[in-house]
Amino acid sequence: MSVVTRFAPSPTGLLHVGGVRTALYSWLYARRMAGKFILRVEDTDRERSTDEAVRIILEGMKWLGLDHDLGPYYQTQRFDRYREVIARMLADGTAYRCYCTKEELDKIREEQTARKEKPRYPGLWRDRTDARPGVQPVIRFKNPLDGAVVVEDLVHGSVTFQNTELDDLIIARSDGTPTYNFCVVVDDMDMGVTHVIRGDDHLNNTPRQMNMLLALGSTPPAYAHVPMILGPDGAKLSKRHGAVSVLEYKDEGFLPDALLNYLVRLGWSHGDQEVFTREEMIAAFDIHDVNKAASAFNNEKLLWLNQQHMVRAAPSALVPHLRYQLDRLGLKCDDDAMLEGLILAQRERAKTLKEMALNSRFFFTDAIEMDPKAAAKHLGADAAEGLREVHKRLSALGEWTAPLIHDALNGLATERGVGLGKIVQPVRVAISGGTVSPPIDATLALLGRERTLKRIEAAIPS
RNA sequence: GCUCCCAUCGUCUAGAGGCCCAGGACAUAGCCCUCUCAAGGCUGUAACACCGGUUCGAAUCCGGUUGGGAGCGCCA
Repeated sequence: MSVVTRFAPSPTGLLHVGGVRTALYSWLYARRMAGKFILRVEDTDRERSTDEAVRIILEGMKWLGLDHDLGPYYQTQRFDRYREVIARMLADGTAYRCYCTKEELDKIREEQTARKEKPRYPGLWRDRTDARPGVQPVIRFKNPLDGAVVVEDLVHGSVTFQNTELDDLIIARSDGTPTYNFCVVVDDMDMGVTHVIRGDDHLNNTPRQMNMLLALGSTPPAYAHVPMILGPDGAKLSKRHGAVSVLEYKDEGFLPDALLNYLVRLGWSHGDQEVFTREEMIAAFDIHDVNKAASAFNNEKLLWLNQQHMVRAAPSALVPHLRYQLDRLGLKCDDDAMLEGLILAQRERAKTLKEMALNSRFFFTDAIEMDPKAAAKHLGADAAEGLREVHKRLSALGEWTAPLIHDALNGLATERGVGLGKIVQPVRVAISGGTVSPPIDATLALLGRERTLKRIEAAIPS
């Protein structure tokens, strides 16, 4: 049987890294097994679901390149089907109407809590067939009263739940709308999902869902409950940990492949390999190898991986990403070859494309910001003569290439018996405004003859 | 409170009874390289939560303790 997995987010908030990782695992497993990957939006809670959240999910998945084969499906568009299944369950006695009011249920819960019991619905209407005028009933699933459910979880192993611990959950609200646990069951059944890969906060829901599947005459899928991702401090991931939405990673200058690589290694490993291309991930991934323990998100390692991916990628592949960051800084560059050269020169000294763009501003604007400290140190009166000589020699260059520039500067340093730094630092400050840049020959070659000479001239102290 | 889950360096992990006085990676410290900053190379610091048991032998198996987490909604 061919594998079918799904990612089923609810559009009530942002697409955060925890969600992305379960999506990634589902996607990888489907790709690895040459199966299908479904995207399904669980929007039955109309109060909290928003179109904006749906948009963010779709855009995030697209940016990450986690493409789906089927969907996106929307649960709100399947209400007829849910109603049909509920009618069937009512007819065959696997579900029943419960006329308890919210107030009554609250009271029961309160009493149970006071008695230090687990709050559970006691099955008051389970065997009744009468109605209660003036109360719109909810529909509850008739959970088995005894026996046990064993979840054969792909990451946790077998987990046993006693049916006595489970109560009759609501599958349709009094307004007739179906609830989450029920919709999931119907959808996974209808869509032929073979492997449910989701956060382990759902492990406790699984026995109920299996019972419903069984009651519907279906065979439960395989389950894999993957651990949560915690914030860097080990606490539950939240807004105060910084970037929570995947699209923020885009804006911060991360490569989608780097984020995915980081996330896949959180809870899974393949020997000592740290850096994976998308293809390598697909080839090596197996849901059975996923760890059981939660893991903390570590931004430093993500940064390191991002740089690894920048260094390993073809420069041309990074051009659109760099251009996106330059755009955000209001800088324009149509010259792809120039950008590729810049990427080659800068990729070892930036962890993100945003940082690369920031470090490269002086290539795109003549309004460079002069760092006063750098100027004071390297552009003092005693630098004038050296800069004039550099200007003269560079002007004389027949061709404007990095090797020739290097030879010219190196020759000058040798003649004068000084270190190359002595010659280079004033030039660096003159053309960039600061003391940090890629090697001076590459920098000047990229900057161009005209701009270089103009900036040196402008920087010569009088 | 009840049920379920989890537990190796600061962090991510390797480890499926002897190969482990515990390996790799990030971070961190030092050195090397060097026109700046990086990148890179080398070296170092650093962990099996605790207590019992099984065994000739346990990070690995079992039990308990402690600590963390999840669920217990007419939320998903």
